[in-house]
Amino acid sequence: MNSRTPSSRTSRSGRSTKAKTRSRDTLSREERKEATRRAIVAAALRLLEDRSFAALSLREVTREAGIVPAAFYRHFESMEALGLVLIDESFRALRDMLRGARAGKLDPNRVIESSVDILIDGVNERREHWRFIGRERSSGLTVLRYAIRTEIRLITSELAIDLARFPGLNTWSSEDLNILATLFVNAMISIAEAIEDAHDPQAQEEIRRIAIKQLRMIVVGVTGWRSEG
Amino acid sequence: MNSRTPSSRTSRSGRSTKAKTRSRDTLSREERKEATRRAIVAAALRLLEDRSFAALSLREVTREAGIVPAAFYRHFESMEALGLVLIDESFRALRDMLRGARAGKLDPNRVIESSVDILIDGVNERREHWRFIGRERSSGLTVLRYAIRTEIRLITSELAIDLARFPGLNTWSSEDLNILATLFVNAMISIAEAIEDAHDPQAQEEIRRIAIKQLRMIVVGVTGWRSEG
DNA sequence: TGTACATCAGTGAACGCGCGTTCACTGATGTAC
DNA sequence: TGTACATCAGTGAACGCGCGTTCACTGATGTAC
Repeated sequence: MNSRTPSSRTSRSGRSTKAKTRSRDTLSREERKEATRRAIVAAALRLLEDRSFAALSLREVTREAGIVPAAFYRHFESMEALGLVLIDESFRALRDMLRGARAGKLDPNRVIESSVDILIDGVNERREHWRFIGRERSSGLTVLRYAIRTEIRLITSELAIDLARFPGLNTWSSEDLNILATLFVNAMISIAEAIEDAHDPQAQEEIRRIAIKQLRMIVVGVTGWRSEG
Repeated sequence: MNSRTPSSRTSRSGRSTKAKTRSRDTLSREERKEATRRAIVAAALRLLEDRSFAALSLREVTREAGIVPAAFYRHFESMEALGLVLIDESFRALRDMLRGARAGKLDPNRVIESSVDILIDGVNERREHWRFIGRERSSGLTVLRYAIRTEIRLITSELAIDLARFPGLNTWSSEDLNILATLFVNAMISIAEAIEDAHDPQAQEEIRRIAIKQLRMIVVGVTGWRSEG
């Protein structure tokens, strides 16, 4: 069932030498521990595909990770601690994506299209992380909820700073920039949620089209906006 | 602990007559059953203030409602059935609020301000329902999630119809109207979420102010928008 | 290089607990005559 | 009005189950000499 089972107690090296110097396929104790830790995190993320974190039991996670329940405590103090690690890891992925987008120097004429494409690719690449964040953002354990909101607020204010550099926006107050950034981030979140549910390319294309219109409406505004019927 | 405990087996009527005709403080069997049902729903809603539905156990609900676990099955087939009833009831409250807003014939110059006020009052009046919807919208049981999304989609398309009556929007395609309506509904949801967390009047006033700006930005759009710094 | 001891990731058994569901029951309410 | 029987909301005990957490343990890895 699970091919990712971490090292058991049986030694991997069947070499004839007594292996004083570590042979190439044998890991140090530290490396093995880290591998198990990653196995736990990956197992949890896999199970979170169809459960919320609150509905996840310690025993399920260890079962999926291929270790005994008690071994969990060698790596995390509690499930809550694991949850915080998951949030941290998920937002690292998200920040990487945004940093890449910033570095990319988008074509100014196609900022919206390019941003939506980057978002869609990013979500597809890290479905598990996005699903987890989307779910725990409003429900679940209070600690996780607050951690996620803090991260989102951070991303929002970073976006506000970026927006300030756009011509026409450089005179705006920081509060107004933050409100505009919030609108974008909210749109981003709802787009990401929509993508998670859409598996076939056609549905994704539809979401892309609507997302672009949505953002364009925010940018261009009702005044300048003309529906193309 | 719980003053809302429904009828126990002890009769309420201590009257001297043998009570052939029902005395005024005695309820029919049917009425008693309905009262217990409402007690279960109310108990669940109370517990959902700090838990997600998935984290709610049947035994907790019956304990809070003041009945024995087995009695639950006289009213609901399963917890999932209870969840669907909660969604139905919550959205009834929401639709009532929106219907009231429509009937109110808002001052055209203050549509946004009035709408935000109605929303804030509505959320404050039915905190429990809003919290429940907000939480279960993205997390929790698949059945509940889909039920909520369907209801939200319904509300969105109703709003799109309303928007079509506004001058300047009557030429828009229905897809475009729906996208604009989605923007408003998303804003509404995030405003409602913010209000739930804000208890003191000052924080609420701050949310009100920002919400109005947010909606105004969508309406007026970036082109016509001038930050008042 | 070889030996003796320390470390510690992972084991497996055990515990008490709250859970969902079943069941035969009780006794007040309802109904037929 | 009075009586005899039917209905059924709520009871209380019982069940098997998966849970989180503890504990002494094992044996491979690491280290000191």
